[in-house]
Amino acid sequence: MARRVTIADIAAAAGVSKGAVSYALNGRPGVSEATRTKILAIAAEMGFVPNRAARSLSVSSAQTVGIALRRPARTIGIEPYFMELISGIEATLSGGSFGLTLQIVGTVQEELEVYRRWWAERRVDGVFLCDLGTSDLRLDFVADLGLPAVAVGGPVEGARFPAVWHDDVEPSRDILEYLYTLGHRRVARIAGIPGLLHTAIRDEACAETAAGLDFESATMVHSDYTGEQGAQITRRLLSSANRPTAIVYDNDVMAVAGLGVAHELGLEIPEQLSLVAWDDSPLCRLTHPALTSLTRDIPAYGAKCAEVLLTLIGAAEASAPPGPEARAFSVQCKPAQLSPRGSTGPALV
Amino acid sequence: MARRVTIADIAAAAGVSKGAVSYALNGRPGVSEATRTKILAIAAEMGFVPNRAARSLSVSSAQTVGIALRRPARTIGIEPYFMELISGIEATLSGGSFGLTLQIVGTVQEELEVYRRWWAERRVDGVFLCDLGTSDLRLDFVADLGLPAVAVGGPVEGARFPAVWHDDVEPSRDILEYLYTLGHRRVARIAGIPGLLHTAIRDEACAETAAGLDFESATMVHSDYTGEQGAQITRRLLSSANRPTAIVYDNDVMAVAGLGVAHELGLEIPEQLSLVAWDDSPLCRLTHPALTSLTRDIPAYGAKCAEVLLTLIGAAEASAPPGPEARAFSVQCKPAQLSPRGSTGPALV
DNA sequence: ACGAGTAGCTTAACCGGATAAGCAGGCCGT
DNA sequence: ACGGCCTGCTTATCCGGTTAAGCTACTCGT
Repeated sequence: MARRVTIADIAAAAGVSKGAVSYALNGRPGVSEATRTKILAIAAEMGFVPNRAARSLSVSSAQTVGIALRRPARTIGIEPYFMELISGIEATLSGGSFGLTLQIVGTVQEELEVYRRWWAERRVDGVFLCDLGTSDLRLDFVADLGLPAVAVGGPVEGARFPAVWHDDVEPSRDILEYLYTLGHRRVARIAGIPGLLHTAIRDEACAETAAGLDFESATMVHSDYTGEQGAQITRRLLSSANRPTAIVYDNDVMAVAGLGVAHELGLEIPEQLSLVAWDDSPLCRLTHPALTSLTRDIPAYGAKCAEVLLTLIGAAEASAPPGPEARAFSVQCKPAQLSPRGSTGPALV
Repeated sequence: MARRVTIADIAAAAGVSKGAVSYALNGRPGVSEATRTKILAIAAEMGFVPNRAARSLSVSSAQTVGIALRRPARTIGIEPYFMELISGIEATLSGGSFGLTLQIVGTVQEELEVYRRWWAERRVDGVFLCDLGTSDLRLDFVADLGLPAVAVGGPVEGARFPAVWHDDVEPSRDILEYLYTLGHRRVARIAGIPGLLHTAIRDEACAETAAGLDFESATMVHSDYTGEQGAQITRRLLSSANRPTAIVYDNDVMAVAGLGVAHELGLEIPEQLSLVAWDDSPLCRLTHPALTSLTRDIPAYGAKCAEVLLTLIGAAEASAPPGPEARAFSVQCKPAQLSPRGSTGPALV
């Protein structure tokens, strides 16, 4: 079993004091170039890696960011979204030697508890807030703690920290106009969880766009994002008297489930029914026909979120409180692009 | 912005020394019941949460475990497996106030580097080793460091730490016998990555079983687990002269892709082709027909892994090195159960 | 009544870094 | 030649916990 090297070991080997070693390793003035070089060489040779706890204790920073995911254990795996987001976050963090701490929680209360604990323990320097709600307890809670945070989604009105978000209004229009152009007059959308911010934004944008086009019917049904509900609602919609000729799903999982139901009912896709998935993922290309999707680059999105959080943490360390300039950090990403694939086609009236 | 409470604050409020507070909070002897109660009350009232770095520094334990995932950023999301595993791990950890640190790496070398860094930094008390290979560098590496670890998979010969694993031999037999009984005589298996331990185990078990039944042909093709390859290989298999009447996929993602290809080729499922997915996930129930799968409870599996790792860490703290008794910790979980669904049926020769 | 033992606390050292303050010695100007 | 001022290093303190060792006052046995 290998032994851990401390700066005291290096100091002894180099014949200098601990302080000198610290100055040398951190690139601070206080040691000559000759000594610095020697110390760095010895440190490298001995394979020195600083003890996190010791450094954290000194500098009051954990070099870690946290993410709490609030989804039931059994369903969290199915949505590729989070893993892609996390892998994007990781890509940025690794560069900056930051670590990522993950926690899965069941309720908002639990989530708030986690943030309080992380903050009190100084376990993380900042957090990502996912699944923003239309009125989200967490925003003020985290801001009151003084815990740097980035809202993964938005826009967030008067937030006390930055948001990284996509415009969902334009894609909402795009998709409905696309379907209208294809001749669809009866459309339905199986929306996400009602309390979520982006669901609300899409709801409104879709309603508005639909009002501007003369659809015969433009239904909207809320769901919980699971495949089961996606399938169930699809089945109901397709059994109704004037069934829609096109269905838009708020995530890829429900769209895949919807496609399954269409197959089950013997419907030809896209001849008898067009399907669109919000949130493209490799999943959408596995099916036949492949699903027309609204494509976003989730890993890139995660990377951007991490970048903003790191900047914010850097700022928080430098100056005092994250002032109102934090909002200036907010980043609006490229809206989702429509990727037409085999699941959409002209409406055959 | 709230202020963080330290034991010094509590000591001042209670009119005792830091030491007394520490004894009281940790349930150690050295303070009277009256004082202890008083200190606990004050700590609770002030909302005391110990600083992680300080505690870690003192007790040389991070109260954190780590998991490094080695998959390309873009494809990691698609497999529900990891998220389910993680959520299971979390379920156990939260109970023990342990944290989980996640890192996504690209290569084995990077992964080893991560373990070395985690160990040197004392960032984690133990790690989970996923995706075991047939001859895995990481086993000795991590054991040499003296970093407690649990092999997520197995069995592992002469490993210096426990493994949590499922038998894959029995399910291999189950599935081939099931297909044989259904009348299938030409079967194919799209296996996982060749270097992986469980791929090798399944390969051998399937070959052996197939040899015992008089299949006309029992093909095996290795893949990289992605939907693309699953689709591509399926397409090739189905275009061959004597195409198989049943295909077994080593994961759910490829099975879904395979189903897509079958639809694309206009094959009736299960009349003209039976499909089986290894590793059940909600994904398998989204399609039509639903995929016959080999079901394992992945969250429970993750929970078990975490439990074993925590035990191991506890043991490591108590005594010196994790001796040979570590192997006794190894846990064999219930083998995957065949869940017949719509994607398999009698072979119509 | 007196020493031993113990309960109950305080003090101080320690974990491994960062960093302010202190202190030699060399170089400078005048 | 001497005070002032860097340069380059050491010493000491701190971060916030844990914990061994020390001290005090009280109980108890003989």
